[in-house]
Amino acid sequence: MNHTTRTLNRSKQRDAIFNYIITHKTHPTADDIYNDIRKDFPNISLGTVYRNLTLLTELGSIKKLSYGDAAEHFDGDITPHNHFICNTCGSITDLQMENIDFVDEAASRNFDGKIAGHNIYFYGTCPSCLQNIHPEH
Amino acid sequence: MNHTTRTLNRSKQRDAIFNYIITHKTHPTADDIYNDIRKDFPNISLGTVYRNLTLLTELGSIKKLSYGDAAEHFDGDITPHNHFICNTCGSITDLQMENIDFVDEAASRNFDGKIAGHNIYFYGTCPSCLQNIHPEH
DNA sequence: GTGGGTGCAAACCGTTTGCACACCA
DNA sequence: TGGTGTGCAAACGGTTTGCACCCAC
Repeated sequence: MNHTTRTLNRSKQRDAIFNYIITHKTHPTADDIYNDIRKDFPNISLGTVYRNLTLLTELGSIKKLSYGDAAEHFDGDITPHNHFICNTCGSITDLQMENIDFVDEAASRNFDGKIAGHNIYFYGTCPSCLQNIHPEH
Repeated sequence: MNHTTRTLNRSKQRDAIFNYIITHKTHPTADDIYNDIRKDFPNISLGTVYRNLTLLTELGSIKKLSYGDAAEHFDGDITPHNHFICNTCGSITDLQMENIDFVDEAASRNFDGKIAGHNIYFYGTCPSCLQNIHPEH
């Protein structure tokens, strides 16, 4: 892979990986994807999963989430949204919020550089863990 | 370290690590700290650095930053603030913004769980990299 | 003397990569 | 047939951990 144009062939493995990510809302890790997809592709290798995740991320087809967990998570929803991470169970929830461009504006008032975007990771206790702590509803 | 109370002794190494972090605004990694602090403690080990960084983080004396870089970064400023990461040079800048509690409020309007806080990572091009791209000022 | 802290080295774990082979245009 | 993709395994880099020793209380 160099600077010149480069043809991109399709592959069943890449299609399956991409399809897995966009049809699961679980923000899976490479290992999650590998273990699930192995049911359909028994010989697929973890290296192939990683190579395709990197490629799909570079193409902008998926997004990578890094928030402190040891492993990277991947998101098939590339529309602007934010994420909530439960401190108790570790689940990741999409947060569809109203437009919050004012966050970038607020930041730019104190910063001379060029702000291209942001990632917000909210954390706390998710609804089902709250329920377990206080079962009386 | 179990659930019962546990006495915490002081150590020169831990003091030095903590002092390094609060006197440097560079958001250093464990390795950064290790390499610098070795000038004063030639025999200190990386394991000790990691153990104390984990301990100080658990005590709430410092904060850990995870945003996608391979390594964790540490911040001696535990007051609420956000961070800007330059896509070009990788530098990390503190963003002291006006009160942005409205971000949590906006999130909570779409979420039934308990939001305890957030981390915002802004990204883009920092002032000095902008200057290098467009040297005419 | 007891238990917390350290240095050292090995292990660990997520990720990347070199290589030979397979496959598609 | 040339170049792209894959499977496999080794390597890599950041982090954790087991262990013997040391030191503060």
